[in-house]
Amino acid sequence: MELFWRKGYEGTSLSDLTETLGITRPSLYAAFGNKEVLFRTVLKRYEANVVTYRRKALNAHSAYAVARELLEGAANLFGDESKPAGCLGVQGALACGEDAEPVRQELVANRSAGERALRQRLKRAKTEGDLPADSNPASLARFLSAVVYGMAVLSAGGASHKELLQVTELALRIWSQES
Amino acid sequence: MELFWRKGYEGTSLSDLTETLGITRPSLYAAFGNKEVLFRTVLKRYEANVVTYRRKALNAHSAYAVARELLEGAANLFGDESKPAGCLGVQGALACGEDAEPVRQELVANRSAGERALRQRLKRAKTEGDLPADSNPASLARFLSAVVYGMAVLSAGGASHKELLQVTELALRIWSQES
DNA sequence: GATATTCTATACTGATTGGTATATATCCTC
DNA sequence: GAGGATATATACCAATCAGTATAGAATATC
Repeated sequence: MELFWRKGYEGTSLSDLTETLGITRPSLYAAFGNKEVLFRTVLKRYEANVVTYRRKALNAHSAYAVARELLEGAANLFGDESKPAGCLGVQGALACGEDAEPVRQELVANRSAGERALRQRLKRAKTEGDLPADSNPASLARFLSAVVYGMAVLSAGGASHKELLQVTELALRIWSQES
Repeated sequence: MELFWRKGYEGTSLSDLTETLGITRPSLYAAFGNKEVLFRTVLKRYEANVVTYRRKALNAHSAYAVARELLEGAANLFGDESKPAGCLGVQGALACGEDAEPVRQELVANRSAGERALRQRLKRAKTEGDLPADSNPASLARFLSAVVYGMAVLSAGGASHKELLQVTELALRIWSQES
């Protein structure tokens, strides 16, 4: 996971994988199928075990709390120096050659699913009166997703945890007035 | 440029380049040196001829106008369907193998330079009273950069021009109160 | 119009890509 | 302890990677 996370799908070679796993090539293929299904397996694991802040955020009690948990959770993850910088779901395959196109599509679908879940949570918040009647949950979900992606890029460029938290703080100012 | 833009540095092969340029391999090397210096040349051209909105934004007369020009300019560029989706400066090499590491570093430095220029413009705005005395230009510049990068990722995932403009609109709400 | 020079085209380099065939060793079951 | 299944290790595969040597063609200079 750390290899794909740091170097992306295309940038990670089978030799990289077998060397750091201490596993021979045929063993890797017997265990995981091929490079692409290994990546998909890794992505599931990443979603389940690493991106834990999203589920936590979606379960928060207010729209503001959802946004805060999401952004701060992202800042905490991306700013964690014990882990690779950035986000596997973004830099795993943002742009790539034809061979990796299915993987790119998978990541696009993965991000879209995250945006959809957030949108639905904010829609609920609107019906519950937790967001103003003139608010746009879809737009808001997209904005929050964009800030998360933006922090991922900042992180990949070397931004610190503190710097990411400042971005979070500014993004949350949207709530200081009606939204 | 469109090849590197769409497929990234690693995802673009020399065969891709020579085929679409209608040029043979030795001609390409005679003209540009090698793949890496070609990419750097392309990046310069991209900055000069494509990312025109940044210079326009930095020359705007107020801090709010700077932010608006920057975000709307990015939305317009990323949403332009006659061009590849996303941003070369982001998806050119966000994560990659060792071979492409110098190119990744170049893009990191390139983004940092953009953030720095924006920060300095906002600092000036603060001294001119165009931003509140308790505002943080560095933080604000990083936030705006993050939103631009986030829109680039959204665009790479297929977001429309309209959707990107909605992100812009929300990000600008920070100005609706003191910032 | 001959000579020098630049440009291009074909073919090739060694290295690396993802992926496997085959053979050997280990382990589990009976 | 014999037999069968599973796992590993070595060696290999064709294809592609970035980059180049060499030879031929076009062009410019004198």
